[in-house]
Amino acid sequence: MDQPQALDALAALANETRLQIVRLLVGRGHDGGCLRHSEAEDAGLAAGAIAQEVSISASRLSFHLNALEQAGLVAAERRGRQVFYRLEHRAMGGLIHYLLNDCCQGNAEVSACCQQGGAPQMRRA
Amino acid sequence: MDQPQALDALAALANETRLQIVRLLVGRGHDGGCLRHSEAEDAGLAAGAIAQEVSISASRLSFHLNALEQAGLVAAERRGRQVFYRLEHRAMGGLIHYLLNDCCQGNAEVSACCQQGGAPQMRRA
DNA sequence: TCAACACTTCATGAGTAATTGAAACGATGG
DNA sequence: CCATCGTTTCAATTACTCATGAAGTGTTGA
Repeated sequence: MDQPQALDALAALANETRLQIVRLLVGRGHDGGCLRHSEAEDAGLAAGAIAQEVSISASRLSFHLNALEQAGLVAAERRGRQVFYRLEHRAMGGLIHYLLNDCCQGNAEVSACCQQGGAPQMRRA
Repeated sequence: MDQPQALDALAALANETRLQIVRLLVGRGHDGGCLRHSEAEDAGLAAGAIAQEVSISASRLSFHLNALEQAGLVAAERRGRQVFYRLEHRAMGGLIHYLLNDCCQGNAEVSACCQQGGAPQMRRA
């Protein structure tokens, strides 16, 4: 992952609705991995189902899904009259890898906090 | 780290200039760790020095540093007539931890890509 | 082919972020 | 105490993002 892609992904994730969508899609669909169990469970989630879960209008959802897709974080696939969205797990992992190894240059302190849950006494904004 | 904090941090990082500042500050100052070598090297970077490195005006830099500070990603300390900024390594680590474990619920696929560098054949935006 | 369905795109308006230059603030040295 | 340097704050402009509802696109079944 390069910097422009990472910036897109960060901007896409810096939004409550889109973060909620990512949460919904994690574990609800793989992109060709060997962990596939059943077609239905691995297909991702239809746009309508997502809209219901996050309680937003169809057009608003489409806007946010488009932002996530532009950033490469989700992929869309049409099945009949529905469009299924699934998380691009590799892109998420790639972003985290980028933050950790490119931006933070593999800094040991960051890695340690990343594994242990971050700052114990972090102040609120 | 909770969601509002993570959203602030993501928004702060979703900017080329601020990402560049983070890069500059990584490894240039610890916040009380045991890895301290010398005062001068661990003090962080003065605002003027950062402005020179990233080639932006003083006021613009102040704006961006403020955004990073609000997000808890950097900390400021005045020394004489200069203000030194250093990265909050724990906040960076905490953000990455949040992405990995809260958003992605510790998903194995994401973790694997995160350690190995992400998508091998990721398409460009 | 026509109506219904699922979703996307478009047009519009409101809110928020980024940039710029000027002015203000705080610390230092003469 | 005054001039100066380093940095921050302010005001104004521009650009972008978000939200809303209406219109449009593609798919299915009668």
